[in-house]
Amino acid sequence: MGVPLYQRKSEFFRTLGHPARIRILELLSERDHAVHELLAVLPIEASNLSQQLAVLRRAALVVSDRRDGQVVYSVSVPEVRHLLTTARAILSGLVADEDDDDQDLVAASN
Amino acid sequence: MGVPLYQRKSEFFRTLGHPARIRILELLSERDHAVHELLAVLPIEASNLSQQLAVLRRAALVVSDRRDGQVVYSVSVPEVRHLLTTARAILSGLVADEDDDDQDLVAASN
DNA sequence: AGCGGAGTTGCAAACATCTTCAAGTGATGT
DNA sequence: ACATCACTTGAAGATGTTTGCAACTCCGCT
Repeated sequence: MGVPLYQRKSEFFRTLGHPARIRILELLSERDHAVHELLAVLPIEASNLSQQLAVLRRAALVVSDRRDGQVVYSVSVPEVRHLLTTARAILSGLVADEDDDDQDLVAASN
Repeated sequence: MGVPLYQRKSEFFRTLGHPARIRILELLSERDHAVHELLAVLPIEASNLSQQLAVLRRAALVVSDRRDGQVVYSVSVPEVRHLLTTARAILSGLVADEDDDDQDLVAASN
């Protein structure tokens, strides 16, 4: 047994703890995106975006795939979507639990 | 509309992004605990514990209640438990989704 | 009034994360 | 070969978080 689970959990939540990374995950859980597509939507610099994508990659939440001269990212852990909707439910105060999960996540998130 | 939702989400996840806070939430989701009980279990200083509890209080994830000469904390957002079990599922790789939720969280978490 | 247990707060040093700039890689078009 | 688009990497300053110490409050007890 290496790193205790509660510590791995805290690291995991920390990787979700950044506005750009949240938006990236929201966009990617809608559909795969090339980096320049994300860049067109997010108000950050290219190098910053790359850094944030690297954080998500290291945490194995997304994978990148070079196809056709561009780098396409996709979520590799679909359950993240669930985490994001639960977070929204909690923040919306009323916490009506359980899965109205299939609605348009991005539209509902801004 | 004040702070955008994706930013509130990231702040929310950041408050979960600390090993002591994770353990506190796990312990409290088992049952209410007085501060000195938490202190007996966690390997941190009293002042540090107080700071972490303050972080959780500010995020409204826990509430404190002075009863009988001691301060007792309890979780105010039961759905946090769900988040913690989902995180464990994701980290355990196999991501067998959906709720084996009612088992002993603390025993399963160390 | 004075003491000890239970918690909290303020603060500064140590530590981590974020952002930007500059430089670099790789593939594609001319 | 050169330019350009699409991205990534490294490094450094700015900013934020964590930790421990000391000082403090708020009881209840004697």
